[in-house]
Amino acid sequence: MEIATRYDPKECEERWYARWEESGAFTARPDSGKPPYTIVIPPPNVTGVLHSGHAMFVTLQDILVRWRRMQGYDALWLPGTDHAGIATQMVVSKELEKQGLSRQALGREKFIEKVWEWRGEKGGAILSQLRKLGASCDWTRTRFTLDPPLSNAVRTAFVRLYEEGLIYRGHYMINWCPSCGTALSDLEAEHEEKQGSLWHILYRLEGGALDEGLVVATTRPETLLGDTAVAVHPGDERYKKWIGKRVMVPVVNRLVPVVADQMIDREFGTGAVKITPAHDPNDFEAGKRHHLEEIAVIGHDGKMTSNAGPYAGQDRFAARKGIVKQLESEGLLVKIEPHKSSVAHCQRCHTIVEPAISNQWFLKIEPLAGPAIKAVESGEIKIIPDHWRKVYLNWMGDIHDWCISRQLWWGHRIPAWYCDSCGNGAGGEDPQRRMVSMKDLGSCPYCGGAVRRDPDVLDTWFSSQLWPFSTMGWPEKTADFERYYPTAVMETGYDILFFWVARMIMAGLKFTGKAPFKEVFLHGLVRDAKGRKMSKTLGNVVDPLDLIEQYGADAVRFTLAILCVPGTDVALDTKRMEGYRAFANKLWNAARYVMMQAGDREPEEPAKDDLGPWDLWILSEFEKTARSANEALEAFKFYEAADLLYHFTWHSFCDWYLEASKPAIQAGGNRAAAARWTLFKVLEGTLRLLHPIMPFVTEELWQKIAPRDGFIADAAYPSGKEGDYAAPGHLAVVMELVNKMRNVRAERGLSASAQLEAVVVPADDGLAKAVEGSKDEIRFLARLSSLSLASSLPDEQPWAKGVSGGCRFAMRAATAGETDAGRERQRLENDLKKVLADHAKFAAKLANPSFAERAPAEVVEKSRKLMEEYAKKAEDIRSAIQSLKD
RNA sequence: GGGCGGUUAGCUCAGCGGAAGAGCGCCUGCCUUACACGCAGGAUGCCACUGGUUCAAAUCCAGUACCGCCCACCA
Repeated sequence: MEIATRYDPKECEERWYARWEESGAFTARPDSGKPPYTIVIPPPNVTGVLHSGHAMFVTLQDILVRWRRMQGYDALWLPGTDHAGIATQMVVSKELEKQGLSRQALGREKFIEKVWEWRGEKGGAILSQLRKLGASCDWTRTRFTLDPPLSNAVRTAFVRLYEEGLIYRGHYMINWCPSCGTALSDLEAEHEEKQGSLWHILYRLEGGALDEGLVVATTRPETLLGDTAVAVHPGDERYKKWIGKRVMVPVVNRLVPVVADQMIDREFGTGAVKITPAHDPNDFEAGKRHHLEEIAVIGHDGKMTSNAGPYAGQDRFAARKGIVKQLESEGLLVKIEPHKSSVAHCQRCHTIVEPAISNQWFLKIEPLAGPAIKAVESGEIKIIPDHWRKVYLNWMGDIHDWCISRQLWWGHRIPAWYCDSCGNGAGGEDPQRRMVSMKDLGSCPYCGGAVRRDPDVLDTWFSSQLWPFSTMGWPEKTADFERYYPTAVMETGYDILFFWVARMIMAGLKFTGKAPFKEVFLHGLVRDAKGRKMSKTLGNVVDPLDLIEQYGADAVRFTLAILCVPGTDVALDTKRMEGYRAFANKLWNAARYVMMQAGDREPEEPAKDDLGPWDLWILSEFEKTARSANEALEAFKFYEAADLLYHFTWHSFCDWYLEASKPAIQAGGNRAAAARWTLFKVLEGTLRLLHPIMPFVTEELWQKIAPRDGFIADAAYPSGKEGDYAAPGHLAVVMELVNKMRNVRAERGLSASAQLEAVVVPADDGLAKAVEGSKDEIRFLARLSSLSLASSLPDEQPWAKGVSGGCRFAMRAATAGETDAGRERQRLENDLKKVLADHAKFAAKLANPSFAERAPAEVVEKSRKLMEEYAKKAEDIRSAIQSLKD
């Protein structure tokens, strides 16, 4: 059969994916009789386009799922998308603006219609992009967070939490994004350290002299318009006499009390702090303690309110400038100090977040956090790598209530109503009179009056936290829920540990009574080749689709897998990807060679006695590799599994075995038959071992090398546990001998085609047998025209001498040829030096009496052996040098 | 302020108590009939620093110095 010398990924990827999907190879089968293995996908945003983060999780999860499927599990990898409240609303709003439409002008209903339209058109894009990577998802079970059953789950969860008093509505200070026009959770407000200023401002004493007053320090002078007190520490001697007096807030000239409060840090600034209960979380609390008025001077649009006097209507930052200027001109600005402080920004639009007081819905976290902490502490849920466990516990131990309401239109609308006639409603005057309901309310159940539904929607993550079971049909006890929940593994990036993973654990325990997964594996973030974060401004963003186009999906996957070291971010280097594209090609060509030898079907199994030392060696190496690969995957060491398989395939199988098989095949007869079978057997097994990482090329080759009914995707994953083959003794020595002979050749600049004669002197009978048994292979691998065994090295020149573990040898060019005795001696002497140094190291170790006494016997034994080996080697080299002199 | 990491070959990183490793890059030869996306060979390291524990430390402990990340209501 003729096949190309190069592997062409494009040619086969789409073809195989379509066949897998059509045949239902990825569909979970509850009736299969196999044990279930479940992973739910971290649902990408419907607005999303594939980025390297997706490529990472798809690769890792697909490796796990394919591996388990091959191991005989009924594997379910459940895909889906997230409605992604703010993100989607922003994207669609922008699209509409391009068409000259505005969200406001459309109105809520029309706008939501548009979003659904938009998601109908583009929402599937991301899922087909996952297919390009080879994702073996069960597409028959695809879910969307706004599907009716999932929305029902959200509503059920909300109503239950509300009825238990864990969800409450209240008037508190929250993070407000003036640009998105909504409240945010603490996690969605990202803090950034920025160089700013600390303004020292004089607040004059009531009835005092012009320069008499308190100097306060602030980073936000524009908020002084809303000041309702100045606070000092009760123990601060400097200010004791001021407590209870009144000072004048500049610009608005309001008299406010000086209060004493423990929260004040005497060391910071001047030790006197202006209190703005409406615009600072600390001041908000202080305001409650001291019963201060809350005067909002910055509105939800980021502009100054009517309370801001002359600054009303100005942007908050323009107002800051204006106020500083005014203070300066009035002589109230004492000094400006440079000051670093962290400023919160909106995760979505990066606008500076404004602390604001507003009516919002909150989820009481503490009662949920307790069990979630316990689940991880007890090991019921294992977090890998381990250091994230500490991070998780640290965060959970100090978690605050979660603001779950958003002033958006796209999302799950909060199921709460208000009655204008009797004033009842959720969290209203009479807390007993609840108006949060599973069924939509048409009128007030208490007075029959007209009701309004709460306009807010829920934070996207509220539905995300239910994902592992809402996707299975919860709260209904569906067959899928019973069988596939809890899931096996939650695999995702560490950046959403708090956003998602922690909340899923809390919700899972709360609603299902079970941890939603047994293991959490957190992978690193994909960065550029230099380890920098990918960003549009840096221009270092790589598009996985481009990479697939350029290198093939298998190379992309292999690269991500081998770079995935737990606990480390991934520096994605396309240079490496080139290397793994070459690897796919290597595999391709190895298969080509095997097919050239074995035809296109499985050769007949030879009698065990016919297997030669090289056959046995590669077969045992294969089993060893299979065992290690399984162990590595078990421990989520993707890099180790990939690395192992790479080395086995390239170096053990291709570099050594494939070459060594050539003389055997040439010899014909039983030897050739054994080699042909071994070639086929090991290649076939290697394809299965590699399949989870490189699904496409392995399927293509697996189908090519022999007629097949099923897919490799359904074939058994080699466990290597059979232990049928043991590596023959002394083959390592033979390999070293070949290596040393090649050294001699390279040093002399002899071309590969220059045939050399060689004489080998093995140290003992065992070695002699081994060399004798691999004579053809040694001759071929070292390119010798003849090889003979002798009991001593030839004396006469121009033989080049060499030493390998256990064997001395001599070589010379069959056709005339000279040896450079000087160079050769140099080489031998260098070798000797190294060997002596190694010998000395172990000799010293063994000479230490406490070593023999305290070290475990096997370590001592090994050291002794090594020392003896070095001693012998040194002796061999010396004699070679000697013979050179003669 | 609290927490978590990192410092090993020119670069990106494995190894985490018993002979210093990989990939890429570099140097020397090779179109050897599977593959030049290839073959063979080679060079390269006070394993950040300082102490300690141990028969034995890149590996464990403590401290120091840089680098990075996360959390947090220091005005």
